[in-house]
Amino acid sequence: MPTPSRTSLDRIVRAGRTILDTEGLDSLTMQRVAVVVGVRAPSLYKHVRDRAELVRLIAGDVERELGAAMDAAATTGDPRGDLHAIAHAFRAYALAHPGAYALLFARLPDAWRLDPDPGSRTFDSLFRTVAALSGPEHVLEAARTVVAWASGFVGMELAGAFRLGGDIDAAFAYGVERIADAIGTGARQAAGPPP
Amino acid sequence: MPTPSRTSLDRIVRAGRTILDTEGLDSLTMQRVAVVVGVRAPSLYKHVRDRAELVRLIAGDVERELGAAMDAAATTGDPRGDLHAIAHAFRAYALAHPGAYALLFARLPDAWRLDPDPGSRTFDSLFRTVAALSGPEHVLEAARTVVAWASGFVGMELAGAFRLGGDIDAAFAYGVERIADAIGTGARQAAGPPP
DNA sequence: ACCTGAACACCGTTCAAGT
DNA sequence: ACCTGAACACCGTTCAAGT
Repeated sequence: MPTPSRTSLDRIVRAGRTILDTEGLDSLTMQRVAVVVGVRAPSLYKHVRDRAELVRLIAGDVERELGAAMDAAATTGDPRGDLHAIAHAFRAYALAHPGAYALLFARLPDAWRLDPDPGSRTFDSLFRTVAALSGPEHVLEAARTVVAWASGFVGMELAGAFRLGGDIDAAFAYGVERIADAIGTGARQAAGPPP
Repeated sequence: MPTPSRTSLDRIVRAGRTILDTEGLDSLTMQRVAVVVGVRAPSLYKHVRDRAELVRLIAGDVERELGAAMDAAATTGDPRGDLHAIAHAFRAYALAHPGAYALLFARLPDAWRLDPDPGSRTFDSLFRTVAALSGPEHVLEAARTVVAWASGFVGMELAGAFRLGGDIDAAFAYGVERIADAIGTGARQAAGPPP
């Protein structure tokens, strides 16, 4: 007689996510997940191909969460205000869920990487906001400049790389303003005729 | 009779660095290092406290190398040209030595982190160049904006996070120009009286 | 159909024993 | 003083055997 499942993919992914958030990626082992869901490690392989697939499933959830947090922030009605709000939401998410955040922006083994999803809407509100500031021509470059700066800032903050002290919150606020100026300026220069 | 050392700290660090560059951090194990230097893994503990210390020693070398590469690039005589050259040298180093680069800018276990070194001159030429563009008042914030952007850009590139295609070299060049505008603009605004 | 213990090939690290 | 094999506590993963 077939035995009913004692666990499920959903419970496994949620258990993994909890361990990731509380103890970090190194502690997210098959054995720890197995203990949480109440089976032995080998049983997990009936639900998930291997550890890399589990990490990818969790990363997908994280990507949707981060996207929703940024969407929810972009409500000031003013592009510059929205950019500030989105950047702030991005940083707040990363600081609140550093382990989860690392799944999206840290360099991980190729097998752990999220499959490129052309339908991903993660950065939609950011793209719209950037387009309003930069004009349509250089949206992609401008958006990449914003995301590169924000992810670099947060990455250094999480890595403890700001070793010269100073006010980190103020440095972030300074950065948003300068970046907002920059992508606006860049668009105006690019749109005009060459001198 | 005391046995003379069959290996040395220097050879161990160099072996570790070679493995890191060719196969990545995950392959930098005590056992692999031991094979390269020609002893058994337990013998390494006579020269190095643990794996974390070995990683920190390698990270120190890497930091000096990266600093030297940026110093060597800052020779155009023009601050804006120097900024471009330093940013390019930073990216080139990271792409050529992704494993080594990750030791400085990836989120790693605390024990692997380089001790803060107040005497570190790694970013000296960048600071001088940024100061020439931003004025003295906001050098720290401006330099952090540059490093955050550059490390974020390179981190996303190495992580395969630029999933929308496009010309990555062009996006980097676009970014340097916008950032150079940004920190100059910011300094002028900050220096003037409030409106 | 699912779960299990046992096994295999790895880790980092400690330690008593050899030279 | 240095190096060694053996041991311990972990990994991920496979697989035959149980229900």
